[in-house]
Amino acid sequence: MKIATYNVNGINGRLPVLLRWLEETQPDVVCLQELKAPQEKFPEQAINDAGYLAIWHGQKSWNGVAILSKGHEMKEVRRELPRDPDDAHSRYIEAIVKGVLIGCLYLPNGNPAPGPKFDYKLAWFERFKLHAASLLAEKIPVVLVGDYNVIPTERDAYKPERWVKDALFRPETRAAFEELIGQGWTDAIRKIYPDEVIYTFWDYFRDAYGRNAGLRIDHLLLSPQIESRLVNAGVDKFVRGWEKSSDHAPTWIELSDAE
DNA sequence: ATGCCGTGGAAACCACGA
Repeated sequence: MKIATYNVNGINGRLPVLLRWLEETQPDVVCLQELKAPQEKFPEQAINDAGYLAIWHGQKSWNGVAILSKGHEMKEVRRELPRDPDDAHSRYIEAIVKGVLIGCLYLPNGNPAPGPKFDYKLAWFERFKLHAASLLAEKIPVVLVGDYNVIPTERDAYKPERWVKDALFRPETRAAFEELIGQGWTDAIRKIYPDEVIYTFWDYFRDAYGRNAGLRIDHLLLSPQIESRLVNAGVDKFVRGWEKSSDHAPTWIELSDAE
């Protein structure tokens, strides 16, 4: 089973690129972030015509997350994180597909930092860690995938020294990610490629993609009950070079079938 | 160190992203 995450930066503006990538790579499950579309403007028919079922939690202008499934039945579990009913951002949706619980997240950017946006990022991160811990306690196969807006280590940025005061790389952000991993999660890309420079995002300007001046901020975390099924992982970097591309590239894992 | 680009929505500019 191939599971991918893709920050599309506008589902409707990105639809031709998304459909082409689905057609060419045929992932089984896709987690999308930054739909930038209200609930009723999600292009469900085009997604269905491409062979995918979809559940989504839209929001006007910003945020928005979705899970697509190629044929496999999908059972939605929740469409927001617990513990803050006043949080109006659409940043989390969760479903079970083929016995795997899939959490699709769009963690807040947090800039400028310090400030209220950074406070919101850290508060959201704390809620996410609590939820992640409760999922681990269930001892079931879980993958938590999406745009974490976290540069985990210096290796994950083209010029890490330029990011030390940024919300994606500040000590508080990296510490929160390390604490999350410390619960028992496996960073799938780093499991397959322990030492390589791998990016999932390249800025639109200054030819960042052409210079490979990127960041690794989209992550796929595996619970212990599914970690042994990881057979491959990668980034579909070529998609970033297409016309009208998102600034992120699709990032994916391949899991063997359950025994 | 930076929003130089790109998207969406409102309004012919602005907020936001990383």
